[in-house]
Amino acid sequence: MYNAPTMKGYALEKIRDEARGIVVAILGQEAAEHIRVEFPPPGIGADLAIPLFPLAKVLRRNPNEMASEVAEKVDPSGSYFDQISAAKGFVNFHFDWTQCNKLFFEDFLASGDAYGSAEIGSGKTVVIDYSAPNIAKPFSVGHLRSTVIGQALYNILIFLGYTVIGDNHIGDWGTQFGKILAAYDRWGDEKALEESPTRALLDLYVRFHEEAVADPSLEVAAREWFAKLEAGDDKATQLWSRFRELSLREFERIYDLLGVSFDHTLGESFYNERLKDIVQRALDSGVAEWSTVPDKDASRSGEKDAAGKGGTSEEKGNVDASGGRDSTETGVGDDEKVILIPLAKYDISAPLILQKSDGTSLYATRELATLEHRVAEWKPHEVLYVVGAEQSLYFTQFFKAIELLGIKVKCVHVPFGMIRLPEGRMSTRKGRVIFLEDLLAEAIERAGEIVKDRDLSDEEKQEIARLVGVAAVKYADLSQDRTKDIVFDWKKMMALEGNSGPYLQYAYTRAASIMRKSGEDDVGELENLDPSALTEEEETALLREIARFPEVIKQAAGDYKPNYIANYLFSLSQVFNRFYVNCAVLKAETPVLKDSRLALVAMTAYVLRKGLSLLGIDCPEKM
RNA sequence: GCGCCUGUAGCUCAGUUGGAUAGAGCAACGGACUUCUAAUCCGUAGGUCGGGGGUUCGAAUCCCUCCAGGCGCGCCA
Repeated sequence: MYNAPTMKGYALEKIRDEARGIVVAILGQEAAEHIRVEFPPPGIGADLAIPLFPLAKVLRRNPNEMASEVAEKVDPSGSYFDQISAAKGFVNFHFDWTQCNKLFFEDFLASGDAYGSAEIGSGKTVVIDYSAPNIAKPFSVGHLRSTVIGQALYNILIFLGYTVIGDNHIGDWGTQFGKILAAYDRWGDEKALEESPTRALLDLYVRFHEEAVADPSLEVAAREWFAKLEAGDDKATQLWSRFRELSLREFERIYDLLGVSFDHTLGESFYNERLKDIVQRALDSGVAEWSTVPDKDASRSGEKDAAGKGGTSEEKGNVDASGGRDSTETGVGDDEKVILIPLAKYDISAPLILQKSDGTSLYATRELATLEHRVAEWKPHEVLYVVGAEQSLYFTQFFKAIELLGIKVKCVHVPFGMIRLPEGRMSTRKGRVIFLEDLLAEAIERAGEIVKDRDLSDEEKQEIARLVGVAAVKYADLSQDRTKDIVFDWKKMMALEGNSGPYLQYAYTRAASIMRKSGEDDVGELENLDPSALTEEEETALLREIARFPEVIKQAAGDYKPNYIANYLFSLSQVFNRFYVNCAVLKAETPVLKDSRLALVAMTAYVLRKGLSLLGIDCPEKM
C-alpha cells in the first residue's frame, strides 16, 4: 500500500485515497495539499483523474512530465486500478473492476439499510423553519417550495446523523388579521366560511383591499382590530381562533396529500405574550431605540421613479405585498414614535423595526421571540430558515440584530426563487394564483389516465395515481436549483416522462419487479454472487453511479440543495434503464451472472427508493 | 437612484465548486414491444454558455463593464 487510507468512509472514498496516495508516493509529500481527485469527463476512458497543474506551479515542474513520471514509475498491481496513465497534465486512473466491484458490493452489504448515511451530524441539533403558510390564505403553489425543500433538507440531515426539529412557523398573527377581522365584522358570511374557510377568508381579504382604496377608514379599523387582538380582546380572539382552526384543518389535508409532517406547529401567535419583554430588553440593552418616522414623501417618490423606469411591467409596485405599503396606510400620525434597531453603521440600509407607533408588534418582533424560544427549548447548533429569496435583506437585518442582542446560534437563510406565472408574479389579492390543491388534483388525474388500463385493482390504481401525481409536482420543484425563479408551467409540473419524478419511480418499479420475480429478498444470501463477473459497460456504469450516492448526499446537505440528489437519481435511472434494456437479469446466461446482476438490481432499487425518500417522494412497487 | 439574484439548444433546465470534446428533458424527425412493465430504449438535428474586456497552464464557472430580466430598499409578512 502506498499510504494508509482512512479506514472510515465508503468505497469510493477509499479508492480516491489510494489514487491520491499513489501520486504523493511518487511526486513527494508536497503533492498532498495540491492535488484533488476528480471525475474525468466521459470519453476519456478513465474513472478518476488528478490534474497536476496546481502542483506544477508550486514545484515549478512541467505537469506533462510529472504525469508521465507517475505513469512510468507506478506499479498498479495490487491496487484498485489496472491502468494508470498520463495525458495532458492529468494522471488518469482506470478501475480494476475485479477489485472495485467487490469493494462496492461489500460496502453496500456491510451498511445494509444505512448505505449512504453518515454520522457527521451526530450530537448536533438543527431546527428547520419551513412551509409556514399564512392562515386565511389558501395554500398556493407559492407555498410549495418552502414546504418540499424544507422537508427534503429535514430528511437529508436526519440521514446524516443530525437531530432535526421541523417547526412549521404558521403565519397566524399580524396586521393582516386586523384586516380580516375588520372585513369579517362588516361583510362576514357564516355559510361561506363553513364551506371553504380559506377561500372565504381570502375573499374578505381581497374585498378589504378593493374597498380600502376608496375608504381609508377601513385601514384604521384594521389597525384597531389587530391592536385589540394583541391586547387579548375577547371577541377578536374568539374570531381569530376560529379562523385559525378552520385554516389549519385545510392545511392538514394538503400536508397529508404531500406526505409532509412537522415536529411542531407553533405559529407566530404562540409568542404573543413574550413580545413586550423582548422589546423592553432590546431597549434596556441599548441595542434598540425610539425613533421618529422619516419623511414618507421622499421614499415614495423614489419608488415611483424606480417603477417608472422599469417600464415594461405595469404590475410593478402594484402587486400583492408591495401594494400594501403605499398611500392608504394613514392610520398613524407622523409625529408618533417607533422602536427600532439602527443598522446603518453595519452597512445595512434599513433599520429593523420592533414596534409600530400604535404599540403593536411586527414580523421581526415575533421572529426574535421565536428564536429565543427555539434556543432555550432545543439548544440547536443551527437554525435554517427556508424562506423566499425576496426576504434576503430582512434576514441580513434580522441576523445582525440577534448578534447585537447576544443570541448565540448559527442562523442560515436558505432562500429560494419564486414561482411566477408567465404573465407575472402571482397575487392572491388579484385572484391571479394557482392553488396547490388544484395542481395536485390535476396531476393525480393525469397519472390515473395512464394507470387505468393496467391489470390492477381499483385501489391500487388510485394509490399509484396519487403517489405518481404528487411525485411529479414535488420533483418538478426539487430538481431545480432552488435559488432560481420557476416560471410556472402546468405541463412541466405534471410531467410523467423524461426528467420527471415518475421517471425515477418507474425505474424503481422495474427494479422492484425483477426482485419480486426472482424470489430473492436477501442479496447477501445469493449463492452464485461474484461481483467480478460484472464487466459490461452497462454494469460498471451502474456501479459507478451507485458508489457516488453517499457523497452526493453530503454535498446536498453542505449546500442545502436537494436538487443535487434529484439530478443524481435521474442520472442513475438513465443508467439503470440502459442496463435494463441491454442486460437480461432473470434470464442471464449463467447462474453467476444472474445472481451478480440481481445483486446489482437490488442495490439500484435501494438507492432509488432511499434517494427518493430523502426528497420526500414515495415509490409505488408497481405502476 | 441604491443593494441582492439571474442570463447555457426553439422551450424548460443540469453542469461534480477553475479542468480535458458544455450535457439532459420537452418539442421535431427516424427506428425498437410474441421480451425482467414501451411512464422505456436507440439514433438524427439543434450552441459565439447575453455582449465586450480582464485574471492564468486552463473560464459557462472568478473580476470589471455594458445590456436584459427578477427581487428588495423604516411601522406587510
